[in-house]
Amino acid sequence: MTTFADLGVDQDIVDALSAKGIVDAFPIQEQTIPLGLPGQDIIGQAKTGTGKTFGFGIPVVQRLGADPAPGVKALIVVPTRELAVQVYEDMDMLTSNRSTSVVAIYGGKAYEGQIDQLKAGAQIVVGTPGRLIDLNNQRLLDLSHATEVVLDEADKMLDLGFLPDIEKIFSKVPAVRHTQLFSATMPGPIVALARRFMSNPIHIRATDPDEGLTQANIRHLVYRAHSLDKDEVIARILQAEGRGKTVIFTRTKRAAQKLVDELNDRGFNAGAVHGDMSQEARERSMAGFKAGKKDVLIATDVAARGIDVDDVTHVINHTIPDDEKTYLHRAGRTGRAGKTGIAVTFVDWEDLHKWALINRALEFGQPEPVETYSSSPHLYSDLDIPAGTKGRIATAPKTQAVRVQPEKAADAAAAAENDGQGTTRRRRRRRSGGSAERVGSTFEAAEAGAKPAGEQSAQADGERGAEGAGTHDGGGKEHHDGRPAPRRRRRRRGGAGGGAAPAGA
DNA sequence: AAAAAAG
Repeated sequence: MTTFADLGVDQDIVDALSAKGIVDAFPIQEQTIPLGLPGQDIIGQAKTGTGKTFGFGIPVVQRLGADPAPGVKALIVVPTRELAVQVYEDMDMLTSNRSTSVVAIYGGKAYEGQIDQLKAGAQIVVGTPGRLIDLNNQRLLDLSHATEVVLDEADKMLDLGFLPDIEKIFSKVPAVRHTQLFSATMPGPIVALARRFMSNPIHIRATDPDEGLTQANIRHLVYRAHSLDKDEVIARILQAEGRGKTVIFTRTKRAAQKLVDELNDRGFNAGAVHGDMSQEARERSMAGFKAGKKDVLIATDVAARGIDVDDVTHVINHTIPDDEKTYLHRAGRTGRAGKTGIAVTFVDWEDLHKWALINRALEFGQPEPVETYSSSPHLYSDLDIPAGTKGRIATAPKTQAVRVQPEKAADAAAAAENDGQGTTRRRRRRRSGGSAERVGSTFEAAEAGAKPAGEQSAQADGERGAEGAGTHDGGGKEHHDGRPAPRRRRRRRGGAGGGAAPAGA
C-alpha cells in the first residue's frame, strides 16, 4: 500500500490525515496527487466512494504553501449546498495543522458569517455557483487570485443547468491557473467541453477494466413496482436484519415529503432533504442522519452526488432515475471506502424503458425486472424482509420502527415474522458483495451485483483495453471516452415490457 | 421533465 507520505505529501497534512486514521492512499489519490502537486491539469475519474476529494484537495492545500498570504487563492465549486459543507469539512481537516483557512460559500444561509470569513482572509473557498457569483458581483469575493480551481462533480457542473454559471466563474479567475475536474462519470462530450477550461489536461481513470462500470461492492436489485405497494415494501425493507443507514431517492420533492411523512407516521426515524425545505431543515436532516439520530434519509437527487455518510447499507430508488449517471451516483451513496452495500430499485410500469437504458449502459446484462411484492416472496427473502401479511398498504399492519442495533433488529424481525406466514426458511442472511448464495432463479435474474467474471469484460476490454488500469495518456491527448454510455438509438415505442430484455431477446 | 443553484 502506498501511503500519503510516499506520495510526497507534506508532513503536517500527513499528520492531519492520520489523526483521522487515514494513512494509505486509494488508487485515484495515488495517481492524481503526484501529478496535481506540480500543477498538472487533471480530469480525474474514479468510482463513487473511492476518495476523489483528497485526490484534488491535498494538492490544492499543499500548493498554496504552508503559510499563504490572506485572500482567496483556491476555489472549489460543487453542485449542492450539502456537498459544499462536506467538502469544506474535508478541506478544513487537511489544513488543520497550518494557517490556511477555508470558507464555505453557499445559498440559503446568512451572508454575514461567510463575508466575515472572506474579510478575515480565507484562502480556500468551497461553494455553490449562485452564491459565489452573488458575492463576486457584490465585490465581496475576489476571484482574481484564485490560481487553484476545482470542479467537483464536474460533469454535473458542466451540464446545461450549470454551464452559464461555470463560464461566468471561469471568466473571473486567472487565465494561468491550475485546474482540476473530478467526477465518477465523465461522458465524452463533457470531456471535450471541459478542455475549454483547461490546459493540456491528463485524463486519469482509476478503474480496473475488469471490474465493470459499477462498484463491485454494491449489489444491485431491481423490481417492477406497483405504486400502491411501494410504501409498504419500503417499510419492510427498512426492517431488514442488520440494516444500517438507508437513503431513499424519489423523483420529486413532493414525493420525498410524502414518503418521509408516511414513514415517520409508521414509527420510523426518517429525515428528508429536498429543495423545498429551508436550508436549516436540510442541514438538520443531514446532521441527524450522519450522527445516526435518524437512520433513514429520503432525498431528491440533491443528495445523489458526493454525499459521504458512513455505514449506509441500503440505497432505495423509490423511483428509478432518468439516466445511468444518476443511477450510478445514487447507488454510490452506499458501498463507500471499501464497504459493501445494496441498491434496490423499483421500476414503475411506465418507466421500464428507463431500466432498459440503465441496464444497457451499465452493462448489467439483466432481463426484465421481476414482479414486486405481492407476487414475489423472493423479495422478502433476499432482503431479509420479514414476510408479514401480504396485501396493500390499506390492509397491511402498521410497521414497527426497528432500531439499528443488531440484537434488537433481529428480535423485531423475528417478532414480525411470527405475524406472518412462517417463512423462516426463506429468509437468509444478506451478504452484500454478490457472492452469497441465491434464493431462487426468478430472483437471480434480477440480481445484477455479481457478474460472472470475464463474461462482460471481454467486450468491454475491447473498448477500454488501451486505457488499462490506472493508465493515463500524457500531453492532453486521450482516448475517446468510450464509456459509460453507449448511447442507445432511440427508444422504441410499444412492445410494453420488452425494453428491458437483453438485445436480441 | 425534474432538480439544483441567489433572494
